[in-house]
Amino acid sequence: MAPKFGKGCHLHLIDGSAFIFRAYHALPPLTRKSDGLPVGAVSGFVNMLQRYVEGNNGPDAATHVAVIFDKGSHTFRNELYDQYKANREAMPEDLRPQIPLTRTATQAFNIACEELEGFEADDIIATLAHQARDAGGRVTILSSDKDLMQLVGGGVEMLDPMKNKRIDAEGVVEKFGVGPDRVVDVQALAGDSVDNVPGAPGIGIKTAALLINEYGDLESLLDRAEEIKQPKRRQTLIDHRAQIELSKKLVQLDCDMALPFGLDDLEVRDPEPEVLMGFLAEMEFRTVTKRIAEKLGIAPPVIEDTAPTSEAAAPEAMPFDADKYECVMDEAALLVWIDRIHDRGYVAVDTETTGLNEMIADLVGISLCVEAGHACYIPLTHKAAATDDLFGSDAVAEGQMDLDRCLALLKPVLEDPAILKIGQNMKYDAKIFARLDIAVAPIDDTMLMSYAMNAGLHNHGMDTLSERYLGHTPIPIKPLLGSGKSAITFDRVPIDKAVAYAAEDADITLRLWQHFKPQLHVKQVTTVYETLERPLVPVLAQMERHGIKVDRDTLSRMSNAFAQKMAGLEAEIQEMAGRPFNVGSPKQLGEILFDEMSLPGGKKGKTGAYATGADVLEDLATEHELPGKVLDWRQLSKLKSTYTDALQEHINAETGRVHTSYSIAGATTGRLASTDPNLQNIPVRSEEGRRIREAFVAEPGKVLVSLDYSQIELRILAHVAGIDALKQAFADGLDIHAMTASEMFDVPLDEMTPEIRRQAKAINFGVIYGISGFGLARNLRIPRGEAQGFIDRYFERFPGIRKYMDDTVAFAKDTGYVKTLFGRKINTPEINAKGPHAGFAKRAAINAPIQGTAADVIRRAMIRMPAAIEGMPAKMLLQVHDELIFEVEEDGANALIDAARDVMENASDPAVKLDVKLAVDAGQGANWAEAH
DNA sequence: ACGCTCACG
DNA sequence: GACGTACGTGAGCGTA
Repeated sequence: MAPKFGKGCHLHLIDGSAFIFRAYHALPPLTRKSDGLPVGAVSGFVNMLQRYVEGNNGPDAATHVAVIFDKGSHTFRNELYDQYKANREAMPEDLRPQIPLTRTATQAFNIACEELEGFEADDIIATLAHQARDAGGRVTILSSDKDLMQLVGGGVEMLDPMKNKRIDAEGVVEKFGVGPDRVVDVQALAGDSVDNVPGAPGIGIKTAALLINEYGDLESLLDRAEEIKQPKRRQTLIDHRAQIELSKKLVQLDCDMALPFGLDDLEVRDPEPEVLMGFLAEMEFRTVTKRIAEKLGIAPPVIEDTAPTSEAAAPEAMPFDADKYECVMDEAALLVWIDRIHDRGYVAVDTETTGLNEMIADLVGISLCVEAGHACYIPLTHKAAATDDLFGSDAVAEGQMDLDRCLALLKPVLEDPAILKIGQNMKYDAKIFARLDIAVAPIDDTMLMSYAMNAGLHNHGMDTLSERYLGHTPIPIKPLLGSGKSAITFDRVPIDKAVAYAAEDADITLRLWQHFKPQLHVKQVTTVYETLERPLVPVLAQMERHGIKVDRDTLSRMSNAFAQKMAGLEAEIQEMAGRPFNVGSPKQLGEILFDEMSLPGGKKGKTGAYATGADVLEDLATEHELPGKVLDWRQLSKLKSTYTDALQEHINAETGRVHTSYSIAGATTGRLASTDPNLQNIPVRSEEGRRIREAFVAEPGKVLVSLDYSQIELRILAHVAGIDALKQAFADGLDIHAMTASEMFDVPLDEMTPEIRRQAKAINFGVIYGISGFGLARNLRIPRGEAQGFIDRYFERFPGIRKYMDDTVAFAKDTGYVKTLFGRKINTPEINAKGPHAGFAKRAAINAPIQGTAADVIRRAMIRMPAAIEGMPAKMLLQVHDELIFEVEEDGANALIDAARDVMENASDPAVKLDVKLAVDAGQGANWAEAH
């Protein structure tokens, strides 16, 4: 039996959290080779412990030691002050899963590892320090945290492990200007921005120490505040007395906690070699394992090199085995899974629902996975199998957990800020859960990780990713659901089959995450993922759930009007053609025009059909009346079928609104894409089409507000290509197309004609698209030589543009990708191709950084918008590439415009300093036509 | 399933 | 010198 802690004993208290953060920030993001688990911080932590153990000898050696950790984010200090530590940044996602491993590491070293739910490490340290001091022993606190300095004195010292500097009472005076016993008084006055302790405004440590030294202690100072000579200081102390007293309570450590262990439990013990080696081998720390083995005089364990052999198409070590998936049918089984999730700190989640539209689909079951190969499916609302007929029954299948009970148990997990939820296209699952009053956070999304790394290489659906990166073809859904008329919904899928399919999705997602997470750093897109992809998910989910009100009657009336006009045109067209035919059939139309009517210019495409596009028909319109009528008919047909008819189908029965869905990883450049319905291509260019926007309305008492970036792509071009004349024109607020025309054609601005300006505008856009003589000629309907002349002249006037284009293409050829100003990578795999593809790839490479940078800018604005309009009676509804649409109470419209414009115009700050300022135009009205 | 056509930025 | 070309999307329709 060891002697009781007392005189001659020396207790070391290690501030575990400080160790972890120091380790995390000091080391590059290391991952375990076999499965990609992030372990950088664990590695650093182990090294620090090892160094500590090695150095623990001589006169200052410990007889007792413990590593103390924080546990739980809510402590008695939050009860005193809800803003305590409120401005602290969230823990980095790749650190989260490492926290439990640091506990294991401490235990592996056979060092006491202590934490108490709801208590900060500092309070445990304070209590132990006092106990040891009172027992007559020495104490050394290994930390540089100034909050612990109040404990120094009477045998208690601190040791900054990095600087290896001891801090005694004298050191504290150096730092705070007062002795350890008055440190809390100074802190109470000075406050602390890191922990969000308010203190007294305008008083820092220097002034606080001065005051405390003059008046003795905080209480005397506050009682005699009237005596202070400086008027401002006096008033501050009088006005903020309560706040100062509160601050003191926040910084004062609890030295008298009831602890479920004693000093004698903390005696220094040698590590058990097997346990320590086992842990180090499990972590696959080769170097430190070898070094410690040498110290212990034993043979190091063999650590298999299980690294994937090649980066792409590396099958994970563990094969996929559907038989290992568990079907969770009762509460006990679910609780086991919830425990596993808490132990891990992360979980892959997937939902199964009755459909693809997450505004309508109902939850059918949930899959979870915490470790490759080990996944479960929780069936919740599956229907019983058919007994008597083909259509199944409406009775629920037996053996399923109660839906509400399951959600009640999972909600705290899905909302736990300490547990990372991993998904493939999490926006979908988050929206399903949001409808069930569960706010899923924080999240990681494998689809978006792939997008950040692989945009331009392939799509980012689960099937593609699983095949490419796991070498595994997922179970197809088709055989389960069938297709066409006989298709069933997932709740009709037999539970055993559902388990194999659904659990596998979670398993795949987790493995993809393990594969991608360390790759983000390697590919240098962590910032893109963290600032432009991941934070957009909740913003879009919110917008989509809100939807925009669409007036059915307006659309219906328009549909009828279009139908009537179309019928009239159709009759005229067929009359002219001399026989009835399907006006909507390009094939039949081509035959009428070029074979039967023998009009000139009939050109057949690769499929052997005549081209009848708008440009062809426009040319023919000079020859005959019929093509013009077809153009009119086509316009109406488009408006009716794609808009006035189809939009009505998309009005949600429950909300009366239309809820689009934005794909974040669809367009290669970083742009969003809108589907089901596409609300990014609602007509505006033609007068007739624009009226469709009148059907997009605000609720009574509210207005729609539209804010759009003015010429954002040309501004970005001016910046990236460094064109001073363009920058100056934007700075002067000039008409940029007129200015280009003036520069190119030597026409003074006050003599500018619309025609010349139109040509310059076409050239400006052409430049953004990777201009070619042929393309410009076709667009402007001028001879190719003339168009080429324009382009030559343009490059003469703006040589920087040519250089930008050449440099961009050269960079793409060299690296295989191009980058936006914010670091987004767009892969250009075709750039070195020969043949006709080459031109396409070149122009795409020239365009991508410009279009992509604009896309990044508005993404940044959108991500910041919720906080900027917080408290306003306003909602962000839609994004149309360079435009954001809001719905806001009439009285709040102007304030909203001010706030939103500010966010949009400054969206590039502080990451990128643009040479050209961004300008935003705004409008408001009862409907979208008025607001735009 | 695919190409044509056309709506948007 | 010819090749075929403006960049990025999604939806509806006809045709295979």
